[in-house]
Amino acid sequence: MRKAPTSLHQHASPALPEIGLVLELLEIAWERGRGTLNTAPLSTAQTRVMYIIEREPGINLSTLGRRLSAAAPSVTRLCDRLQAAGYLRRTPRPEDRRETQLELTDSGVAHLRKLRLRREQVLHQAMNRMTPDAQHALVTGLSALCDAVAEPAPTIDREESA
Amino acid sequence: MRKAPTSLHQHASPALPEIGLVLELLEIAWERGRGTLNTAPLSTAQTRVMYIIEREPGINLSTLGRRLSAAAPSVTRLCDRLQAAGYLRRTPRPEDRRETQLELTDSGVAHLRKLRLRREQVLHQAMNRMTPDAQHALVTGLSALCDAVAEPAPTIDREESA
DNA sequence: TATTGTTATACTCTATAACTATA
DNA sequence: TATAGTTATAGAGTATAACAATA
Repeated sequence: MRKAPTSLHQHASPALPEIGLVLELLEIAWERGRGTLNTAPLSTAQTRVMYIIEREPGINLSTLGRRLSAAAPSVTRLCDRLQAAGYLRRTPRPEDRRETQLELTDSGVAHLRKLRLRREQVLHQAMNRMTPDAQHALVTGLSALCDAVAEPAPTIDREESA
Repeated sequence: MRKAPTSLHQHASPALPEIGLVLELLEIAWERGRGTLNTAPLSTAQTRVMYIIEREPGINLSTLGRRLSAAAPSVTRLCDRLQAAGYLRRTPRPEDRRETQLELTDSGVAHLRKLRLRREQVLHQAMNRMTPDAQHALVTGLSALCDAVAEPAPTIDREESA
């Protein structure tokens, strides 16, 4: 480890040292599960699609695109590949045949179940190395940050002032 | 917010609700700064390269590749684009002219400074909406998790057992 | 005409394989 | 020959623009 800038403490918040590095490590630990399945590993984007469809079965491509903040053609191609992999089913919606309903296949459901198990395993391996106090602090802090971050972002005013 | 499975509490750790969602939100909040600069926004990968070179000036392409866990050609192209953007300088190392030393240009340094300011702004906007207790818990918990996750991952044994 | 989804095209990131330059 | 870096090529993710099908 080299220097530790921690240029955050001059503001109201306490020092969050190297938040970028922390996030990177968390990302890596979380994504680690994705590559360790026996089935062909899906990309991060494909995995996100799977989770969304699992949570909202029958969702159409436009809505999925909004969930992903992705453009329509990207969504089409993502689903093309998941369909080719046998994880996803497309069926036109009877009431309005312009729309396409998306559902996971049995194979897709199985894949998600295995991934979830693997990720919990990875997460618990890490958390079990923390003290109970630290575990509790993590849950409390992340939950609060999650709430704070989820708010609609109060008018990002554009000025560098530097 | 939809349901909250919290299928984690059956183990030693307390419930970390929807860790994937939490990470996603954090990622989004953190990356949000990247797109709001007046200068042309760099990609996530390019930004990572900038941070690494800033921390290790004169680093060569092989070492950079190891830091990124990326293959050599990917690193070459990343640096091609950063150089074309004027953020990066390549110079052959005198002692061994096979190697290339990488350094940020003044323009590159300025870009990183602006990005850092923007990200702190975004982060503080979020953290200022948290109670002091929650802020403290977040720092404590994340630091501990960071330490735990950074450990060499004790033998991932491959068996789905599901 | 408006909406849903697709195809066409292009750029970035990623990788493997083959190549150049230097040692 | 071994190492550092590049070029060639390919696949995935992203985007905008143009198009087809449906309403």
